[in-house]
Amino acid sequence: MNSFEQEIASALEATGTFTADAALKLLSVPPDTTHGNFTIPCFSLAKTMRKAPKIIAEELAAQVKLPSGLSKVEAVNGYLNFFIDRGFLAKSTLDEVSAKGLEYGHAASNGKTVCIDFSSPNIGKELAFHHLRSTMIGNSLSRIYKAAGYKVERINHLGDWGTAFGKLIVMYLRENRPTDQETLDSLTVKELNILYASFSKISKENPGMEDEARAAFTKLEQGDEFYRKLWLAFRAATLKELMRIYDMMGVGFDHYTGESFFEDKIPAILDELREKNLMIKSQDLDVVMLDEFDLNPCLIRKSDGSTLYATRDLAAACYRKAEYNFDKCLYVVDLGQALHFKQVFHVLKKMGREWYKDMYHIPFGVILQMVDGKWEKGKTRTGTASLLRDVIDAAQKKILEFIDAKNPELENKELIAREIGISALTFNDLKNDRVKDVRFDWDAVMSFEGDTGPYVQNAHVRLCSILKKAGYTAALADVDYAQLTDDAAYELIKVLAKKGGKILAACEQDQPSVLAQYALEIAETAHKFIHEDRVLGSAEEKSRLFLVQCAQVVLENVLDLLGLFPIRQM
RNA sequence: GCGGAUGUAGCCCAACUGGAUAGAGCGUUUGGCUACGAACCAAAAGGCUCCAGGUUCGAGUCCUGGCACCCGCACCA
Repeated sequence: MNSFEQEIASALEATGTFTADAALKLLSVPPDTTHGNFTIPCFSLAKTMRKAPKIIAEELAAQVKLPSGLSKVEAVNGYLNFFIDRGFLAKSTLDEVSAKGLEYGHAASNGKTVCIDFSSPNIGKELAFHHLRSTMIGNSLSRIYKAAGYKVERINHLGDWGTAFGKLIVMYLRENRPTDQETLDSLTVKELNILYASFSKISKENPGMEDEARAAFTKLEQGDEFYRKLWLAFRAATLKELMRIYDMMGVGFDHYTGESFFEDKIPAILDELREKNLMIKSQDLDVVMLDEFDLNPCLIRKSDGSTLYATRDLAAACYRKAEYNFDKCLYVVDLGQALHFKQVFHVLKKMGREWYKDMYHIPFGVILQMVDGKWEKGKTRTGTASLLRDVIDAAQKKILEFIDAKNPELENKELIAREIGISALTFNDLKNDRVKDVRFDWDAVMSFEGDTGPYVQNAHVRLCSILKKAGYTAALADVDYAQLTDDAAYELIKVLAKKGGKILAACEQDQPSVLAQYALEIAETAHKFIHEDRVLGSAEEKSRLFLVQCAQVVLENVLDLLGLFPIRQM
């Protein structure tokens, strides 16, 4: 598609009206197919040329020499519209899809590295539904960046360090639980989550417990062996369940470097801050002032000397730069933490790390839950958040009912039901602008009709089904492109041709929703094509079958980039 | 109070980054399976794009000021 734009631009340059660059800047895609494939609005030229836009467009239409592959140019109400020749588009697109396969539309390696920090849940708590957002947005972004030519480091910055562990330790000991290794090995996250919740509850009436927890964490941080044994057990128990769910969702990481990993890398950061006179005492704790950026101070150390969130993020950022030499470092974390990241990035700036400008917070809206008639941010602590595994189980169960009603003979139906369910939840999270808040409501989440994951997967399944039924593979040489110029085929081909541009746009904007909306476009045009153009047994069978093959490959890869399961049967 | 995000059809959202008649889905009404998968396709109804100004050939999109809702703001992460 890019080359069409280039060619139109140079053809326009040849008319002497403007430069190719200026033409490219004006060139856009009209909203309606009847206005062609590309358009130049001539309104902005009116002033300098001292002519009506309508006349300019008409003169250009008469002067411009049509590049090959374009069938028509026309002037309408001040717009100069270009039409691509349908057969030419079919040939150029399908040739390339068949040559590149699943990687059609991917960019060549750009030699750059991107670190993506995502999911990063807290140890000791069960995954709540809202963790799906960071996990699936990050998972999709890491696939998209790879397709856009980057080397990707997927990092799970586990919340495995901090006062929360002081709380768990205090609560565990308060309940007099056995601390022999065997008991510790058999701990589950569920128990830890309950422990955590009861701490919140009990500490409300016993204010001293918060201090106790802080003291316990300080002791842990200072290397107390018994506390460390407990901490390790809590961590292992959570990680086990975490891995089970990631595995189920098809999500993987290159590094599980949690906060505790940076424990021994913090002193160097503190030394540097002190050396550069950036750290001062304020209200009995160590902070870096950020007045010059209109930001609140960044808290580095508590009054008892133990570290905070920001401290560990500073150490992590420096470690990542040294270890991976990233060109970009992304943090897929909810919008509520925008201030925190601004603070951390600006401290890096003050430390003289020029690469602070390569750090990006990729925010997303929070999941709101109805609590006492009001929408609020759900909290694992107070138990108002729904658990991820409960939501997945419910989705799987509901999909299984669909399958039992429509295709009861399906093999592996439990697994497929789960894959459809997880994909549906994922798609629901990815299809809209990241930054919008999501109001969690069981009926909405469990609705699988219309613009949903199952709709997109169903399109893929139908394409696969035709391929299977055909029993052979159509060859490029058998295709008569003139047989693919009817509206349904043309619209589908036009959509397939957009893949590369969509991947780049999704990458530039850090927006998986660009690809999710694109997946809907593919599914819609594919459903329509299948519906209107009979493939098997038709006079155009081989040409149409080839188009089905191409559409299937494109859709499969787009599903994969979104982190959805590209299932072949449902 | 200060800062950030959002506001588009009854509901949930798009709108290719300033372009042509603002588009889908859900819900409502209606038509289409002896059919390559109907988890589909097609049609109808539904709009002062929160309000008030401004910028220009042109604004849902940019600027200013309000309003509503959500989220942050010193020892949680």
